[in-house]
Amino acid sequence: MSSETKIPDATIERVALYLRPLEKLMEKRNQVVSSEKLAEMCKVNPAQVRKDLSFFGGFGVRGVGYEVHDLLIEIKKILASDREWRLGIVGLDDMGMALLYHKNFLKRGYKFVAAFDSDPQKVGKKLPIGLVVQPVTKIKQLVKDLDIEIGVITTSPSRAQDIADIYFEAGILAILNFSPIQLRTPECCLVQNVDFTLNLDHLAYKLSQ
Amino acid sequence: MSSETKIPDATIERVALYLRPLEKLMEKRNQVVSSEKLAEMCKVNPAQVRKDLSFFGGFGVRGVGYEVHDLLIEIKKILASDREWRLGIVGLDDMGMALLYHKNFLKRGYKFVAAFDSDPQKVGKKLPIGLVVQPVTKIKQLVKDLDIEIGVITTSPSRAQDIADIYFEAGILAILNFSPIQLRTPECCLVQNVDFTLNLDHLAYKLSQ
DNA sequence: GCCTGTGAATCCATTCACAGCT
DNA sequence: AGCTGTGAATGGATTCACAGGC
Repeated sequence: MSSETKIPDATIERVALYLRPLEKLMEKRNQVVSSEKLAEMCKVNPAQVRKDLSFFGGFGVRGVGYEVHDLLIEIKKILASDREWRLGIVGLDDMGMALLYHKNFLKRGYKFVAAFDSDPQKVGKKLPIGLVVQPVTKIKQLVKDLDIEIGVITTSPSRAQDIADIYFEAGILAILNFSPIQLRTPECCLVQNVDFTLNLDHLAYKLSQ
Repeated sequence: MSSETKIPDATIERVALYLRPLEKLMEKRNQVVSSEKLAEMCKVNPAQVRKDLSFFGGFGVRGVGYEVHDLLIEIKKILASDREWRLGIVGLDDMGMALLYHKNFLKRGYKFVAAFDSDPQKVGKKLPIGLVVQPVTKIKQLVKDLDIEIGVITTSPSRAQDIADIYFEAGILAILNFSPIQLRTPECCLVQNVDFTLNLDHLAYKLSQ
């Protein structure tokens, strides 16, 4: 099978998950991996792995498995993570800073090219990663000048919606939102929410069972 | 309907989501909310809200809606988030620190009662929130002494599995894992993974479509 | 013999539509 | 009249099971 058969969201999510174990296998100089091995590494069902991968065309070999290197390249191509993505971030409290300094982002091709804060105390400060804190009033201009494609929001909840609006006006079509509110954005503007307390709620619920 | 009809995971996840808008409605002194209103605030389907809530027994009133206050209390009881949960954290780099200082946790009843790091430079340091950094060698003891119920992991990926093992040995049955690896734990030990780069991967994929 | 690729079967989740209560 | 609670219908996602190629 191949191309334009609408890919399920769940598949996309898992395929991204497969990347990390594949990289590990590369490091270990494993040439080939079976759906069973990969499934075990990701805690999913082997048939699931095969079905997921078959959405993008059969790059396995029957009786053998999948070429680790090729599969890695293919998946990166599929996810468009074979290139650099440019991020902006608004809200430079502890969480914002931690994200800026987090090496994993860069390792996976996500590069912060601008950092904004509304606090005049912070604006103008030099950050160790080579950025200068910008005022929020410059978002619109810098999104354009610096080709920012994804906007991260780490402000307080009360400011988050405003920032989302500004991002959208500036042309941003994808937002990673760390504030615990539901942003209202036009359909075309994608939002991914991150809220650790929801994860904790889930753990607490299960523990209490 | 009521009690021991196994509740779907998806429902638990959404019910936790309902909490935040409900609190907002409380602040705004709204006494009553309809499934439609709540659904709109959470970007879900109204029938979904009703079905979710009906799993726990009918606390709505036909023709009227749900009592905001009662619903809030009920949901908190269901999720066991009507009490304090005690957390430990291992790995005090930027991300670990940001979590420690994050006010949302405490606001929702999640309290860090111990912070560990393997770096001797960090051990012994006083943190503004009133904790002293402990060596990882003390995890086992302090989990018991301090009644820690949930273990957070913010170490480098290479250390994460070891910490998970230590947590489990110490009696921890729920782990919030920020390192981008799949932890191997016994069935009885729950793990929730948080990996922002997966969220970014998803956004990147959709943007590139 | 072994492991992929995939229809068929199953399982789960979401949505519809309306009966039932206030 | 209005909004909940819920069976029935639909739609997805997961898993099974095996045919097909190496």
